[in-house]
Amino acid sequence: MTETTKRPEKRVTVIDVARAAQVSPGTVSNAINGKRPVDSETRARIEKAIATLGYVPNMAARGMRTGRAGTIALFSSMPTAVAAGASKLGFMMEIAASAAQVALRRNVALVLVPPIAAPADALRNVPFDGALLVEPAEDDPFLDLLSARAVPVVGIGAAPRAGMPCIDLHYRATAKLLTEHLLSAGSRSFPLVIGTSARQYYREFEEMYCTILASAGLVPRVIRVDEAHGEEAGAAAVEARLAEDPALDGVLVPVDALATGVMAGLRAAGRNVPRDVRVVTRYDGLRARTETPPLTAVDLHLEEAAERGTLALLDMIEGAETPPVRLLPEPALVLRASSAPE
Amino acid sequence: MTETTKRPEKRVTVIDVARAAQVSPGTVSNAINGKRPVDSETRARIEKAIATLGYVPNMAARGMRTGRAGTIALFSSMPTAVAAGASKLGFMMEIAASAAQVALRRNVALVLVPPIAAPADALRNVPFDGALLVEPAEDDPFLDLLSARAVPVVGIGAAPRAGMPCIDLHYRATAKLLTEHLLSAGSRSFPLVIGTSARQYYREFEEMYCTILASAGLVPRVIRVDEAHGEEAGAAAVEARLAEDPALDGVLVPVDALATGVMAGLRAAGRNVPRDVRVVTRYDGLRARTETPPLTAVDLHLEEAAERGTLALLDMIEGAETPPVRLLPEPALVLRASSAPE
DNA sequence: TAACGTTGTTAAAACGTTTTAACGGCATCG
DNA sequence: CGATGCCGTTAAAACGTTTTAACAACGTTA
Repeated sequence: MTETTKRPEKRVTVIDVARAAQVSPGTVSNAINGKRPVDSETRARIEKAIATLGYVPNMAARGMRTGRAGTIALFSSMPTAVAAGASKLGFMMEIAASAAQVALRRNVALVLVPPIAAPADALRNVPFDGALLVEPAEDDPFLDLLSARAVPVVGIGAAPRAGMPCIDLHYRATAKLLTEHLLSAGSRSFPLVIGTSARQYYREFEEMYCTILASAGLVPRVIRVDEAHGEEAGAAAVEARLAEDPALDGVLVPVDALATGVMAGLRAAGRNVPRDVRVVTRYDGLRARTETPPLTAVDLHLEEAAERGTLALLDMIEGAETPPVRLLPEPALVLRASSAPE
Repeated sequence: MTETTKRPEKRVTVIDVARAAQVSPGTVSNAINGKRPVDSETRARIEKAIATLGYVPNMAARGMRTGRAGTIALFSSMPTAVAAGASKLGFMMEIAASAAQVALRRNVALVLVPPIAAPADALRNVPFDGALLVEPAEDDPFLDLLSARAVPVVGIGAAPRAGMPCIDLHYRATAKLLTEHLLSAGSRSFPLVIGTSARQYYREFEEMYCTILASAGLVPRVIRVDEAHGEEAGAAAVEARLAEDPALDGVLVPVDALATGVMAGLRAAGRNVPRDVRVVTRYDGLRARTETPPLTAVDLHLEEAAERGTLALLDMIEGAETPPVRLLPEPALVLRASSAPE
């Protein structure tokens, strides 16, 4: 009765196949991997032996010889308070889904490394030939760990360090899109709410926002909120701002977890969105879409970003020096009720 | 200038560490893995050597010796037309996010194997010690491939084969919940729309639905739709049904991709939801939440299911005969506008 | 005091594959 | 006709780790 759960006596190896097919192990390897020509009649014998014996190559042994793990890893170091919760790592998982499919088509599996308390331990025990890094911060703990492993890395977002290949998520263009949208929707006093950590993302948003507001003759106001505190921090920030500036008529809050916080804060303060205050965010995920009213957001072409990033990484792993990273299409506004014109 | 991208000359091995610390490779191994006691002074020397040399253990070599890949795989064989698109593998990815975190905490990485054209190829090249199978069909192609690999497997949904450990997603209870909800909301003529493939899921839904309707003195009607055709099939099915039964006042359509199709079909036929027709679905994902109106769905406790499944699988990999799989909490209705009482 | 278990260490074996160097045979090119 | 190159194959080496068997030294138990 324990037959089904019992471990197999002995693993079938390439040696067993070779014996059954009356060839040497090397020939079996060549037949499987096609590195060198094998007589078609011999190949047929080998394939038959593989089938009847139920041979499955041992990936570890292969990997040891070839130096390839056969996997790439997807990392995200977003603070869990932002990444988890309602959207359940939405941003990362959207990338993961596409990346996994693309990689699998090239016979590489994707391993998922969500934010975790002990990144070093994680890294030490996860086998991978290359890494995809989702919106890395400049002081990202994964950066050092990855460079210690000397594997190719591709960022998705903006390069935190010079020389790191990266799929550009067009932070500037996105910031411009959202800021100009709020302006053209009629908002005149709207702060930018961003996180406190050191990210290219925040810096470029801030820069673009300030530039546009200044040239429109408006006063930019940047509110920094610790992302680790999640929604509540967003709510508190907007409530405090409302106290200072009752004329506030818009909020540009790119981080979606903070955006839902801002919405809650506005509700608590009795403001109607979009009538009194218009709110826009960046990532068009579950949070933005299921907020009431749903939030205007941006189509970042994440799927395409994931595909290109994955292909670039695979090329690098295979030795390409300069992966051909073409630009993504420009980000596009996804207009929703939270900033609908009156 | 190509310094940064250049491959390292030579990998640092346990032998280098041993030499630097003036011990044997075996002792280094023991220091790292703690299998056998190592003198604290010796251990300090070894750790110093590891740090200065930047040693990173070679997972492939370790795996070859220990027989562990250090990963588990998450498979889903849902037809892509159902799984992809708007929800972007939502169901699977929700499980993946939780499973990845749980596994990582036990130093195991999760590899993602989304539905793909050639499952056999995928399997052959993906290293893993065990598998999580999301709602496997009875004729699931992964089942044979996995049993050929002789690794532990845990299903999430219902066991397609006797003896396979499984986290029960409570198909019957879910079907009961939704059917009784429609009844108590006032619907009297509502078909069940399910897919054509052979799934426990469909069978149990059908059975429960028919039983309840019969005992309520109503006529059950089951509509089978090829899931591979996605939303359009759902729309076509409901339009055809409306032609036969203009008094239709509800639809129970557990597959979310078909549910959005049904919604489109109802819109096309000029029916108002929920006034004329109430619609309910099962998976409370992006599709259900962003439909207009949002769809009543079920909280399946997927996160918890993923965690338990992962832990059970890890226990099995480590040799536990009978993984302690406790039951999930009962599914709970998530009431939304698509079936709101009048 | 003898037997025994524990600690700390090592040399050598083992894991299963791919790659290397080599070989004979055969065709092609000068 | 000799040199060259490709085809098909093999034996042996190599990949980097963990495990095994063994040993010395030391306490503890009988």
